[in-house]
Amino acid sequence: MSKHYWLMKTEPSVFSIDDLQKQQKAWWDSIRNYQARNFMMKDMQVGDEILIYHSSAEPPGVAGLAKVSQLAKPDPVQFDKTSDYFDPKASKEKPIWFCVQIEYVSKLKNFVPIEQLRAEPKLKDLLALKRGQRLSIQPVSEKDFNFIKKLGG
DNA sequence: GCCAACGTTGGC
DNA sequence: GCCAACGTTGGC
Repeated sequence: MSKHYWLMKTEPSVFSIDDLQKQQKAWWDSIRNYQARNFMMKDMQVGDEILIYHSSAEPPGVAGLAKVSQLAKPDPVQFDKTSDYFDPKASKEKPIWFCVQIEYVSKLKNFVPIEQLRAEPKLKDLLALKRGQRLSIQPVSEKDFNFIKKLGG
């Protein structure tokens, strides 16, 4: 199967590209949206490339690159009663939420703010720029991925 | 802090 | 299965 490309949002005050660089690998847990879960469960393959997007940041934008390093497994946080992301409906036998592991690739030399993305006619189809688009994991076309990578230096 | 847009929940 | 109410996201 061919490689897929993704954009994954994270709030840098919670988990930033620098955090990922420090720990190199991270399970992308606590995702509680079915569409985002389905992308991780059904579509992500080891080696898929990822744009790490800083949301609710000043400014928001694409901060770095990562790749999928492990296929989806049940998200352990759904079983953790002390977590905000605990899900009482989930059980070990019937987990509801899944997460993939991602691996740090690089920090963009030049952070690409959303303003710059919006200014590029070539990126008119980028989902992240559509109004009301809140999905925290989004597919990106190979063209757009490479173009944004180039913008980042 | 505002608020539009969207996803989810729950009563019926 | 509809849909109003509610909660959340995330740019501004």
